Amino acid sequence: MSKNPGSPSKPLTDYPRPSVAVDVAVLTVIDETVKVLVVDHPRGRALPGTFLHPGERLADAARRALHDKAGFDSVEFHQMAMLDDPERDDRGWVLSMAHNAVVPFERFPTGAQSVAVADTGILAFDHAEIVTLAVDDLRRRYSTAVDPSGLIGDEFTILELRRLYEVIYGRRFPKDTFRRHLSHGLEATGELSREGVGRPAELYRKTHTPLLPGAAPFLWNRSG
Amino acid sequence: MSKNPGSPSKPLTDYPRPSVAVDVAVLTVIDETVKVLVVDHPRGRALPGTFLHPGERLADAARRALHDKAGFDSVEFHQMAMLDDPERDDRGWVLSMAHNAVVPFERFPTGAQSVAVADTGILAFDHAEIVTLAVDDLRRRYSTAVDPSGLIGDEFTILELRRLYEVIYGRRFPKDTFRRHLSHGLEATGELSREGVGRPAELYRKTHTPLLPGAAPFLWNRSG
DNA sequence: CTAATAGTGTCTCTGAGACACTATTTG
DNA sequence: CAAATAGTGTCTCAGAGACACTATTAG
Repeated sequence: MSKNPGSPSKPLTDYPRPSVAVDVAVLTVIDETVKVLVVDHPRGRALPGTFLHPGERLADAARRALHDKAGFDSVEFHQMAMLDDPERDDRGWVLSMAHNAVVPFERFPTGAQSVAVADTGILAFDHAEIVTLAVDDLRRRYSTAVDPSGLIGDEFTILELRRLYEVIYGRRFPKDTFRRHLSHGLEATGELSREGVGRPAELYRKTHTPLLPGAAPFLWNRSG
Repeated sequence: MSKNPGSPSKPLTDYPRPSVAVDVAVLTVIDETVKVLVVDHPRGRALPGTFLHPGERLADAARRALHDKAGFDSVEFHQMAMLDDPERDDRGWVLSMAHNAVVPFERFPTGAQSVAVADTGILAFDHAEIVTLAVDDLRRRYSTAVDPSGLIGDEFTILELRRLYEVIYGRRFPKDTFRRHLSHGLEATGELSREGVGRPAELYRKTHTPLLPGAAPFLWNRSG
């Protein structure tokens, strides 16, 4: 069922077709919490979503939903899963592709609403499930690279990076092991952070060395 | 865009809707090679696929495609990705959900055709891409559990299991390390294999202890 | 006995975790 | 100086890889 390499066009079978929608879980980290963008919806707060327009790609529909419903641009999406329960929408037969995006809070539009991912029970529809998928995806991606979605700024201290990881994984990491492991993907800028009391921390930048898959088993293991 | 919890049904927007299809990469291992089931198609050999019928779930459509085009039942599917290039099918606007299944060769219907995953250049459409996704998924799943898709029989020697992993990952594993690691997920039956020359090998069964994610980093690493 | 394959003992190396130590700042 | 935070030296433990050794069969 597919691509274009010249050959006679046969008509498509004429079954009724589903509506296809996209829903987007936009995650961020703020106030030591992983949060997800929500919008108002007649049935309560919900993830932004929209129907796919003719000829549009799913990622473009996700982009449009975010632009129209939350005033939000320049976001990268990942597909997660197609929600395909025929009864999931009482307006008819609607499939929805669940997408995931991760954006630093500073780029959230002013006035955007968000809820902690621990509190997604309040979301309408099956959107709590989408958020769970998004958080799993976030953790998986952050275990194979240093901050791949750019939640932290260009230059940061290792403490700031560790706090970010602690929020994402919901557990503490030992400072010495964390430093020694993640510094494989970092380079020192030579500058020092001029904040707070105590010895100033060095600032680091991410290098573009991705960690090997499985190279960070300590992110998965027991303690904290 | 979603579920059912009582509230007035509003009409769906009346955009044109895409056709939705499924394509299935059924992988197996035979002759020391990972192969994928293919079917004849007017444009050359292709993965089995079909259009989604009204009210049907995607996994059911995948099951139906496999039944109708390859005489094949009782297969478990995973969603991989939605192929959504509007130009990917010259018959019209067709989205296709790429699915993945893994089945021991003994369960392939007689006469089923398959090609080595290294040779998917010969497949029609964008199906080589789907096979690549399927192989990646296979490897990821086999690194976190012992033969989760049951490619090997109930009882097997560690050599047989190692050969299976060597085919899947396309590299050799050291016999001692392989045994010591994977035996965490195995139990001895007490019986011995009565095949071949040399000391008979013990037979093992899988236990249902899943390995931790990241618990098999050696599957990802360098050597052979 | 030899050939062949199964399985283990053990050494080295690497990385995680723990803990204490040193280093550099502010007040 | 003390307090506070940054960063390191080093020990222990566990697992991977390498290698050689022992174990059990067929002939």
